[in-house]
Amino acid sequence: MARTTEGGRKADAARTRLDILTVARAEFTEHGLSGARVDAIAEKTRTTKRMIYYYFGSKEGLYAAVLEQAYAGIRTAEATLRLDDEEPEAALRRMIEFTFDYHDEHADFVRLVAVENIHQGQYMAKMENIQSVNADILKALDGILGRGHAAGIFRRRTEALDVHLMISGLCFHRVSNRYSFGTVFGCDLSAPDIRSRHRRMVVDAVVSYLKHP
Amino acid sequence: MARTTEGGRKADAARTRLDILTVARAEFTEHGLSGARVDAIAEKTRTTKRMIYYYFGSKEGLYAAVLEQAYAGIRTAEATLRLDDEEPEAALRRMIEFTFDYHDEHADFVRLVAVENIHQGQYMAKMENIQSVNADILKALDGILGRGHAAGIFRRRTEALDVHLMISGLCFHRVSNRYSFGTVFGCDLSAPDIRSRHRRMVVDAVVSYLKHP
DNA sequence: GTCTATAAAAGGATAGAC
DNA sequence: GTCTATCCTTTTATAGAC
Repeated sequence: MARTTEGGRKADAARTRLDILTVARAEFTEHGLSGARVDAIAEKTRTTKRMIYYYFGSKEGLYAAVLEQAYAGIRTAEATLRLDDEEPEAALRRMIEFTFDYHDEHADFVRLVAVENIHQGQYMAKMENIQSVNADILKALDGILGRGHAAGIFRRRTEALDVHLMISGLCFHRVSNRYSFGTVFGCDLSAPDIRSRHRRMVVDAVVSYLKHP
Repeated sequence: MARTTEGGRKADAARTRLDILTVARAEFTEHGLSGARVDAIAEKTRTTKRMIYYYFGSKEGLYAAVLEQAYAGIRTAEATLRLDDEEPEAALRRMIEFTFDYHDEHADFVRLVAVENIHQGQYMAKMENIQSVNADILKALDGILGRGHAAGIFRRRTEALDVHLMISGLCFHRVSNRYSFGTVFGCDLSAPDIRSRHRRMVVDAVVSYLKHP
């Protein structure tokens, strides 16, 4: 049988690993690092707890792998954006819309990053290549801002880092703080009409800031 | 001795309660709800673990009390703002600066709210008066926006809720995501020069948005 | 590579004296 | 109201067979 071949075993191993990662991601997303239970994760996989330790060494090792996978996901998505040959304002708007949509559609990524910040970012600090994760999007943003400023469209001179923080803050917060905001103000930020209203607002806010010093 | 009087005992009880709350707040802030240890909290107080259960019933009860205290803190601070008789733009700027400063100076509050959102806001959902916490600041903001729009200064028509989300997002995120942002971009968002640059940016961004539709 | 059973320790909660 | 000592469940992690 295929299972007894070298390739078959490797394929199974990869599938098992991915199965564990997927289940673990949901668990860490929902309960945080300390709140997540290895037993609960094991029960929801096709395999057993022993395998989690076999592949990832520890609960923390598993968490680190989940976090790395999540960052790889957004990096891959960002790589599909091609903004170089577009007009500066249109390119910027499209980038902001992309960031908004990605956070909106990947609440689990947002929650994982929130969890990691509760733990002082100590696990991502050990990740290799982490610096390069958002380096591309920052470079792209810097290009857009430079072209826009040269063309006289963006009259305000800014650091790409600052604008990125601004975009990120506006897109991240409405997802990460969905519950507290919803409770305090009695509204659902994920409702379609509010969502699209805020999408427009975020884009317009950044553009207004750059155009009108 | 004073300790044996009714008043003395009550004063001690209040002090003990507050001591526990203060220590617990630091612990929950640093490790989250699940990550915090009741033993660790007890060790850092003047009193013992037994007293924590005596006063707060459970770890979750203690956490809820800490959360409530934190929200009471920001409500109290916001109440000191008197913005009614100022010009709309000046009033708005002062409100944003206040929000920025409060988040900047109370990172523990920010982290607690982040923790609470990891837990789907289930503890604040049970808090009474939570709806009224930010009702005042929203009402004040609504007044400023209305006056500004009437005076033709804020040409964009907006919901106070949306503007509040915007301000909150910009002020909250740079504190809550300090670690991940710092690691990915190799910078310290709490450094004084970056801090004051961002303070100006946040204020200008909101004002630009409202003035230039 | 995968399973069952279990060790080892941590951590939430309480009993009962004073 | 406060202290010491302790229970008992939960949870991380591993041993050892196949």
